[in-house]
Amino acid sequence: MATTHDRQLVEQWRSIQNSYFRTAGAIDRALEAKFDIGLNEFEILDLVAESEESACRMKALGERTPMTQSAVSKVVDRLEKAGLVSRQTCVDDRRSLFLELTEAGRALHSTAAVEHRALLKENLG
Amino acid sequence: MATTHDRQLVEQWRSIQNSYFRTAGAIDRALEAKFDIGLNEFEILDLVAESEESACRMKALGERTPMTQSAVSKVVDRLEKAGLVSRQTCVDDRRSLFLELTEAGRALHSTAAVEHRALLKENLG
DNA sequence: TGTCATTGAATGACGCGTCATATAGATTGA
DNA sequence: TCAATCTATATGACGCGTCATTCAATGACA
Repeated sequence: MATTHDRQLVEQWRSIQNSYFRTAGAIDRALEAKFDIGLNEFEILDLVAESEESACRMKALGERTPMTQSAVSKVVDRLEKAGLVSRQTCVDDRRSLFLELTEAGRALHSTAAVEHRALLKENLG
Repeated sequence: MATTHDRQLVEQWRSIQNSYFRTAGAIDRALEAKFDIGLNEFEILDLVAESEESACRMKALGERTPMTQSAVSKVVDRLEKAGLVSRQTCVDDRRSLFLELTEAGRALHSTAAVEHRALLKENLG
């Protein structure tokens, strides 16, 4: 039976979806237009920028994002191809990699982050 | 400069993302497993079920969902192929279509909706 | 009525995320 | 030390959503 509580749940969910898509879409389009980088790429860049100094990042990245391990790997591929990030082999465990921002990556991140925060502020209230 | 307000915004955004993906993922997997239908398919089905009686739906659907017009069209393709929905031509405006649940569609919707609401409740609190 | 712009929907090319797998390196324990 | 197992990442096939475009029907206006 369709209770009014059900209706409320559905409405709440739709409103979450709408604001999620509105916000993600706005940020994605803005970053794409101004920096030629997608939202997921920026978010990985952001995580890497945040964690300068801790090691063997690919693994850690996977734990800090809802993306799949394989998605992270492909995002990093693109970032690397764009020259924003570089994979460094990790001496203690040669299966692992850790990531570094290149100069270009650091530069792009710092200006893109301003835009990103501004759009979050605008969209999240 | 990275203010602490910025940090809060970013944290808030990540938490929204996480709960969005957690919830959407859980529902999607459950519907897929039990009813062989994805979340977007269910949501269109749900919208159609809701609006029995109003006409020329394709258009209206696009306004009630963050999906693209073309995404809606493809979701409806799949629903139609699965025999859950049928496209009816609209006499007043022959460019438009409106949608109807088939018997199978109505049946599936009513049991899947129970599951859907339960998962929303569980995930949204 | 004939043209031109607009609208509802479908389609194809394309990019991205996911799942299942592959590969190489690490770990355990006999 | 050698299997067996596990762990970190990469890769390929695949499905889906998006964008740009197309097509048909409509509307507007001379």
